[in-house]
Amino acid sequence: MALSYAEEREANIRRNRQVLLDLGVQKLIPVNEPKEQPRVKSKKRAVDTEEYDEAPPRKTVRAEVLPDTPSSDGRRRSNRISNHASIPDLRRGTPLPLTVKNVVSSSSDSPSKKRKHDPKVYGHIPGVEVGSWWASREECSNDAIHAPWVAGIAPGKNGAYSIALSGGYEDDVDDGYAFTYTGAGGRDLKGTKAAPKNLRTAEQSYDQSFENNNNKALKRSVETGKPVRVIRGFKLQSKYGPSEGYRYDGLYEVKQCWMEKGLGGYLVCKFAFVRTGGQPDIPVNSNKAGN
DNA sequence: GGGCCCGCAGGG
DNA sequence: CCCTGCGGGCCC
Repeated sequence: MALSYAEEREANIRRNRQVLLDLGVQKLIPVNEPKEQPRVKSKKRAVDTEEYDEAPPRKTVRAEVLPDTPSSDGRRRSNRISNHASIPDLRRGTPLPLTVKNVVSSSSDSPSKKRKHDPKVYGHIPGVEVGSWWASREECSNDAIHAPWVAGIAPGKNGAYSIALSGGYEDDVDDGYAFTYTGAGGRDLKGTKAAPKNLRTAEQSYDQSFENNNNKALKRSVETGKPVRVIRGFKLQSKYGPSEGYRYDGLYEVKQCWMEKGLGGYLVCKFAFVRTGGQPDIPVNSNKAGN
């Protein structure tokens, strides 16, 4: 007899969680997980500032005022240090000013060079702290954390530079310090001949493969051990998913890759990520739950 | 809510 | 050029 979608999903989740357990990372569960700073979701009533608990609204938490030059003593000034009184805990992200679009466009009007940093590097981006938060993928791309506006994987020759967790696959599991991730491809973005479309995402309609450049890059990450920047998005159904926007959760390593039958019945490429040590704990969103 | 464009970054 | 891709917004 055929399994229902829910049964199939539960089975996949169990299988994916077992992969994480087999990696032996369950011992790394953080003891004290900070709670996500509540961010009020009223976009219509943008009038008052009273919606913010204590901190003044800020855009992203990057050190955008910093020139690229390190200070003479070789250390980089962080805006946490330089602005200690007015900046909230950087690991928790900050509220979004509702005029954020305007802020962005007005802040850097040198169209020639949108980015201060190259996204095609492995590891952290200078000036971007773990826990930094953006309202959109576009802003995230501008800060070189994750370059693609849509794609979940930013591929490189020696592994992926970054990925986005946005809950695109309902059988992935997220334990914060470790998660499973589904590869790219297997989606028909052009529609049918009778009903042609021009989509950016779609349902699975054929098997994924490691021949796909994105999946190939993540497989390469397993081999090279290069760190991968990870952002979690608001669509992610996990207690580690932010309520809004996209949050930089730091560096992970891809420990394993394999193929399995995904929820649509098609083969998908899967990857097991484990967070590297010495990073701030990931905030927990008490309003969310998930796998 | 769903449907359907559409811009964009990046790879071939 | 072409194509892909866990966005975003608009319209209904």
